[in-house]
Amino acid sequence: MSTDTRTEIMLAARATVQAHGYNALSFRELAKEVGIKSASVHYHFPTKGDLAAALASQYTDEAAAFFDALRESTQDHAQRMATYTAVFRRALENNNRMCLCGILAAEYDDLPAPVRVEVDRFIAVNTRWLVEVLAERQPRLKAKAVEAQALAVLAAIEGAQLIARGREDLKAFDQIIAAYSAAGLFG
Amino acid sequence: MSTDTRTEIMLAARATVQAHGYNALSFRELAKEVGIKSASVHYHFPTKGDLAAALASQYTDEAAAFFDALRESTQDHAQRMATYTAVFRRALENNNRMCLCGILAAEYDDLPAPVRVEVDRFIAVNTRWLVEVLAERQPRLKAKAVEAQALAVLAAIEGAQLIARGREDLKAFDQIIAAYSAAGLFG
DNA sequence: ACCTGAACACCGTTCAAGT
DNA sequence: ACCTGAACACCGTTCAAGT
Repeated sequence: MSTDTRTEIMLAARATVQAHGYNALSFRELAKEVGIKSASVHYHFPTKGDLAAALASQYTDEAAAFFDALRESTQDHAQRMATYTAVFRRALENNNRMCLCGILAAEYDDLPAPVRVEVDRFIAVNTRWLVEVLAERQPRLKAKAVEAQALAVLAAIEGAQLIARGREDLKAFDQIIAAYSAAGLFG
Repeated sequence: MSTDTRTEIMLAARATVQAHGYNALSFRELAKEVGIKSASVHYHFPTKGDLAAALASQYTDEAAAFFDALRESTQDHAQRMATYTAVFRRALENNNRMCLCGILAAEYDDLPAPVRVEVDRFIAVNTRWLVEVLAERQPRLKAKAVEAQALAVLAAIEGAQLIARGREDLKAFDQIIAAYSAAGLFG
């Protein structure tokens, strides 16, 4: 049994946005990939904003589930952080793509409000997870400081992805992450 | 005497790209702002890629000149780094804009080759400056490690800008930069 | 319930034509 | 040297019409 049209649209759209961003997403191109007409895409997602919001929402849900499982699977701090950064590495491995919400953040001013809400939620989900993991490691640190460090870790990883994708190989990403780790940014 | 048309086009285009990115730049909108027709914009810049490449080239030249002057103006490492990060803060202060090459990096896969070249050059100019400044502070560090740290600093700052622009105030940027500094990322 | 063709106002780009 | 109108193939969106 083949996946339904709505799912096919979302899969194709997600790949495009992770590679080229929101503005580069075309309903006509998308329709061609899925084998329907662009007007039919609008039946499933009335506007481009609706589609992007659905993508970001799904993406954030998946990330939240994975991160929760990761926290349960091991207590080892270095292992947790290594797996966390590996998630962002995987996007680059997959045809030089970026974190969906990272690339959407770059277009923040162009995004319809519902998409912004989901991008904000992705950041919140990541920050919350990092706060818990970092606080466990550094129990003496003030809540404010942990919060700042968590946001800094996410920002640094997104930045590493941004800079690394313009390069030939994944080594740039690995080197940058190693530099963060060496500096002690990951707690 | 008023600035010439070419300069006016570049000024308007730069503001738009720093706020909305390459894909959101419209020759017709641009023409309206400058008071000419879109076909006339093509007279000055044959393609959108030509315009973006000119913008990025100018931007990188200005950055290179500023950074060179900064290195001459003070030997104090903390002062140098504070002024360096302040440059990226200023973009956010200016109507929530981003570093021109940072936002272009997010659209890297969509960029015409000549634009990519200029984005790469911006990264190279920044990395070179950071390598010199960081090496002066940490003379015992291996060249490879300094190179990685320099790229990490740039990536981290670009990431901070990316994350911070979705928030209400500049405090997020400042907090992230403070967290980098506290971790020792800036040497 | 799902899809379509046709229309609308947009877009970058080209080009012959104007001054 | 600099600008323009008109054309081309694109775009998101809407809507009446089909099954």
